[in-house]
Amino acid sequence: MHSERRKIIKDMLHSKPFVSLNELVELFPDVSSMTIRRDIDYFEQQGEAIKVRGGARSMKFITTSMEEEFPSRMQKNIPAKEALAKKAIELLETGRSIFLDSGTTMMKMASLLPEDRLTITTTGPNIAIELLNKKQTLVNLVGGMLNRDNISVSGTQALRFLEDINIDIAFIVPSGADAQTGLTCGNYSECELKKMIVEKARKIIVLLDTSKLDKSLPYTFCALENISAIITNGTLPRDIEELAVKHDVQIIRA
Amino acid sequence: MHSERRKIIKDMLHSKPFVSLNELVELFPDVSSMTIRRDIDYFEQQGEAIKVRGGARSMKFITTSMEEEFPSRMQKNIPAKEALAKKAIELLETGRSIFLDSGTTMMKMASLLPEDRLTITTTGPNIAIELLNKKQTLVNLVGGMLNRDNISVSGTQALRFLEDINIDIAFIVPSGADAQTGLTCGNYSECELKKMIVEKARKIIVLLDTSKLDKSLPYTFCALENISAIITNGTLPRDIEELAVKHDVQIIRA
DNA sequence: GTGAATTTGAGAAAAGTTCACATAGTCAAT
DNA sequence: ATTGACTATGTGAACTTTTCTCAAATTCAC
Repeated sequence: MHSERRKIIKDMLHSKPFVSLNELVELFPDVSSMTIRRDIDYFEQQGEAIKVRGGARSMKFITTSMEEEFPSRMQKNIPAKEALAKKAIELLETGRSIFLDSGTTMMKMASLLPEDRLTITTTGPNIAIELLNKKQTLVNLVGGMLNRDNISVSGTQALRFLEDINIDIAFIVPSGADAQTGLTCGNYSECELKKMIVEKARKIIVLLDTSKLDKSLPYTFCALENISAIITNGTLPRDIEELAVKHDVQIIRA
Repeated sequence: MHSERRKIIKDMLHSKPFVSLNELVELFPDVSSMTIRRDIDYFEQQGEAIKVRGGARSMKFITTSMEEEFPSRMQKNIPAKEALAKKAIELLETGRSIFLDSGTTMMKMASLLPEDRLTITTTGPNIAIELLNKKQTLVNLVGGMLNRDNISVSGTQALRFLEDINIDIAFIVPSGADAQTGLTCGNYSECELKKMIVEKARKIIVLLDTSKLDKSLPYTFCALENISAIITNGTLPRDIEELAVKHDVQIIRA
């Protein structure tokens, strides 16, 4: 029967982005390469893989790596974002109610999230979908008008939606951070929404990759002194650092 | 220079799921196949394509077709669903407020939607994301608890969200349809949500592929007589058909 | 058991891919 | 105009993978 062999191949396809034909032939010495080929054909049919020269690429990895690459102009700093995301994950506690902002950094965080009992509220539909993989988390998607640029909902409906939700820890990614203007973003309704989150959450964790530093955009949603912690790669500008120390804002280096 | 050639190839990759090497070689008679290969390599680097035997598969299509295929057990009847979706699209009118249910049929419909000025409200985050490609449509995503099985939001928050929204035409896909029990689905909160949609929408269009016929699931959200039209492939069972005729429910064959 | 259907194997032919090196064109500075 | 660095492209042989077809083996239902 092929069922066991295919199950193993399927697991491999779920665990790595590429499975080579040779590797499979060695792994299953008692069937011919032709059979393995047919298995690969089968998985291609199933939409689990794509046949490429020398083996198969796992659909799972194709799609999740895509999520990063489509907004292709702005995919700078991916390793940095990943580092921030990892640090952020360390701050999670089982059973808590978490808010995840939208954006690529949060997308990364969502994909790296361990299986854990969490309630996660997010404004990013792509993030919500990513979170469906984590079987133990409860996913709460904020409703509202969807913004093309940042794949994020906002607007009055979104605000009303958030009114009834309690948040223990909110992870927020501003578009700019500056000692004078505080945390800023470029869009009015997004700003209102973030303001509300800041108000409601017990702890605010801000993820700041260096590209955001000393930038200031039209709308301020929060002063630096009101947050609980900053996660950053690189070093913060002197003035931000001083402000943080003065107001007991924890600084975490990724 | 290669820039023009690559631009053309890129457009092709955006317009169809597979571009063959031969096709490209014919299209560009003044460069060698090796050059085309290198172009393909380039697009693979860029994450726009995946090199496969004989050409390249377009990343765009891989990812959007994935959305259908992941709930892989239930991907039956895809051509049928596509036919239904096309018929449904014919019923749209510019400027209207539309509701799209979640599910694979609706996903298909979303991807086939023409560029048009519409306001679309949906319970499917994947559908909302797909709709981001249609630059002219306003996308409204219903918030709420996200259900893993059908990638759909529901729950009390979702109901409240829908309270303030006006809908001209709602496209709904039940899990079962039967003359006695009406339109049914398998999940309580999903049922409540669909009930609300049925109440609020001026016109209800139900998409019924044959796999749903004469099936009845635990929760009824609507009687057959309350809908405006049924789009179906194949033929409806006698009793459903009679009921439809009696209550002026239009029957559209895809 | 028997027959039908499915799964598998083997090997050669066909097709596609890679590689290394040669050639040609581009651009900027001299 | 010349040079040199650089990129883009072409060539053809060596190589690898894939496909194909048909026969053998296995499984399944009755």
